Order: sequence, then C-alpha cells, then structure tokens
Amino acid sequence: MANAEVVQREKPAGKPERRFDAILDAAEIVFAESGYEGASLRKIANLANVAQALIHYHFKNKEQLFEAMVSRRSSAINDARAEQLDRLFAAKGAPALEEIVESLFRPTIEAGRDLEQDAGPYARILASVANSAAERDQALAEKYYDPIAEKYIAALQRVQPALGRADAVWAYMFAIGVGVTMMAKTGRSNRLSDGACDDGDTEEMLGRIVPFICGGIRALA
Amino acid sequence: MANAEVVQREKPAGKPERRFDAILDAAEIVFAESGYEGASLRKIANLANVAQALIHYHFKNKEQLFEAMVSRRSSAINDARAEQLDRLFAAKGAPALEEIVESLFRPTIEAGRDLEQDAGPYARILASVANSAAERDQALAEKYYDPIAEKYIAALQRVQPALGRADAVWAYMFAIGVGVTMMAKTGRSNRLSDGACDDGDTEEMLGRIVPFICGGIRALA
DNA sequence: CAAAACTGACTGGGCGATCAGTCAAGAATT
DNA sequence: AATTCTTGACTGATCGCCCAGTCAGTTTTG
Repeated sequence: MANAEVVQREKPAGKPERRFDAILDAAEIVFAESGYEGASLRKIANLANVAQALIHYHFKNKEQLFEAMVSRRSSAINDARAEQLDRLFAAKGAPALEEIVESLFRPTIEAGRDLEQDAGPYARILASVANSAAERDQALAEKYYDPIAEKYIAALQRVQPALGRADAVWAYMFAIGVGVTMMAKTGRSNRLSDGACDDGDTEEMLGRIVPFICGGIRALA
Repeated sequence: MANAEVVQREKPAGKPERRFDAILDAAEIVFAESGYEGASLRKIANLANVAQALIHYHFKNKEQLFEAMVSRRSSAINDARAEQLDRLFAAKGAPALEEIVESLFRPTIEAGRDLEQDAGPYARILASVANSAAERDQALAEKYYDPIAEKYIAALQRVQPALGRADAVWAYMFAIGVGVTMMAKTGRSNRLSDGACDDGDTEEMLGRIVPFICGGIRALA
C-alpha cells in the first residue's frame, strides 16, 4: 500500500464531466458516514447514479478509490496551507504564532465548501484516518500529510525559538489532535453545553481553538 | 440504541472464570485493530477460543457486545477519575489545574494494564468512538462519558473561575481531543520526530500533554 | 436431574470483484 | 459525404466469499 502508486486515468480537462468526480463526491459522503469498512461500493455507486462496475473501471478497487478521494482533498488543503504559510513568512519575517495556527485549520474548514455549506464530510474521514492505527490509514497519513507536517513543525520552531525539535513535534501533534477531533463535528460540545458551544459554527470554534493551542504551545516553550 | 438497556447476564463473582470475560478481552483487541464494522464475530470467537454462537448466547448481538465492552472499561476508567477528582477537592480546597488534568488521563492510560504492558487497545476504540459522528458511537459517548465530562467541566470552572461555562466546555472538548488522539498511539509522532517523540512512552507523553492543555486552558480564561 | 454454558452445522444476505458485452463518438477509409 | 473502424466510457448479470445471526442438540455444573 505504502508504495503502490495510484493509477488514475487522466480525465480530459474542460470536457463534458465524466462520472469520475461524481464517484469521488459520493465516496466522500458514504465513507464519511460509515467509515472505510462500513461503506459499501454499492451505496457509493447508487448515490453517484452509476453502475457499481464503473467504480472498478475507474479506480480498480475499494482501497484505491479511498486513496484517490483522500488524495484529491488533501492536495487542495495542503496546497492552500503551504501557500498561506509561505505568504506569512514572506510578508513579515516573524508572523504571529496565532497566524500560523490559524493557517493550519482554515483550509480544512473550507475544503468541503464546494459540496455543501459546512466543512463537509471530509473532515470526518480525516479524523478517522488521523486517529487510526491501521496500516492503510497510517500509510495515507504518511504519504499525504507528513510533508506539510514537517513544514509546520519548522515554522513553529521559527516563531518560537525556545521550542526544541521534540517539543515542536509534540506541539504539532497536539494541535492536530484538537483540530481533527473538533472538525469531525460530532455534536458532543452542543450536548454538553446545552447548545452554547456549537461545533457547527466553525468561526466561533476556531476563535477558541486558536488561542487554546497557542497558549498550549507557549506553555511548552 | 440510545434507550436500549444492555442486557447482560450477571456472572458469578469469584467463580471459576466463565468465558464471558475472555470474549470481552478478545473483542477489545479485534475491535481496536479493525474498527466496529471491520471486526467480525468469527475473529473474536476464534481469538477467545470459543464457538461463535457463544457470543450470541452471552451478548445477543454484535452491537450489544460492543457496548458491553465499552461499558466494562469506561466504568473502570470513570470510577477512577471520579474518585481522584473527589480526593483532590477533599484534600485541599483548590487543587492545581495540573492535578485535575492529569487525573483526566492517567486512568485511561492504566486501563489496559491488566491485559498487557501498555495502555492497550481500548484507547484506540475510545478514539474512534469519540471522533465518530455515527449514531451508535454518539449514543455510547453520551451514556458512558457525558456524566464524567460534566464533573470535569465543573471542576475546571472551580479552579479557573475566570472560565465561563461555554469556555469550560470548549476547554474540556479540546483536552479530550488531544488526549484521545495521542492515546491511540498511531506512531505518527515517532515517524515525524525520527523516534524522539515516542507515543508509546506514556509518562513522557503525559509530561507534555498536561502542561500543553493547562497552558491552553489558561489562555482561554 | 435441572438449569446454565456451550457447540457445530446451517441460512440468507450483502459484500468486493469479474466479465462479456453495449454504446457513443471521433478517426480513418472509401 | 457516407461508410466502417477503433477506442474509451459504461452496464447488467453473476460469482464466490464472508458476514451476523439461528437452532437443535450436547456437555458441564451445582
């Protein structure tokens, strides 16, 4: 899995929409609500209004469909992250810690905007991949998320020079832990607060997550 | 599901080990490594050296087996938490924030000690339940973890009076987010740090998690 | 000897995957 | 300009497998 390249047929750029993307959109929704094992290719094909065999035609098998879906979203998210990070360091030599942390989460929130109004189902998939010890999920995390993680760890050390390399890694992991859990929007905070803490209100949530994480990082430094 | 009581046969207390617990132990391992959907009763029965039908005899079906497993561990963990929390407030009127946060995590770490040396597979199950939006998982979180959450939210407000109710709920959610992700021990921090940050070394990890979370909470207050 | 613990054989159903084809559309041939 | 050819997109039917759950019957235990 780790070394298996995703073989995707290239799709004609501006051409009249193949069902390729429709399958990925459906996969995102079904995988998000049922998990990898719980999701069935039948449900995905049905939601995409497509014969089940077409999934195998485009993506070979379930595992590669899953990877193609992760690849599509993670590329969009991590490109946006890298761009924001570069811009922050280009504009001023030393951006605020808050700006870096915010640039870590905002692209994930906006990743699902094209499908629906909220952060979308992908955040839940991300949460399950990030928290899973399964070989398949770890391989995906390594392939699609470790490179950007390196950049953020370095960035944290630049703006908080008191932070050792190990502490910067811990800090990054903790930050991802908070972010990923909250983005999954389980509705638990709403329940525990009688509605006062709405995890569907991403702006309000981000307004608490960012200072929390920055406070935590400064405490480590 | 939310209202379905778990019907468990009571087992004779000190009696010669029924296979009841052997099934739960096996379930813990198999559910942890494959998730709810991915786990099969056949694998569990096999690991427990038991006929598959015995699982149905003791637990009725897969869902109730899962709940029984969560119930067993969460009771042990949350009883220990409640006890430590009470002791902290009984000993001195105002315990340190650090002590409260530590009492939140240590029982989870020690929960798997009887099965093997490390925090055990249950932490991974906990992570998947906590981060899942599936109705089944949310119902379990509400039933088995919301009561202790209330206690911790109140405790946080007592030692940090500047913290409003909503902020205390956010703080608790963020703390759980960090803890649950890190306890799942995916090995990602080891990979990102070239071994410097070992998520298997629970003591070292806890030594970073506690100050991080306390720093975050103080930043919110 | 009765009740509880436990088993092996079985069932129906959903699963991922395969395969032989249909179909539309652009390219090549006439 | 009308034709056949080629190719990539797509489908319906089907296969074998593994799943959760059932049940009639056997063993163990108090």
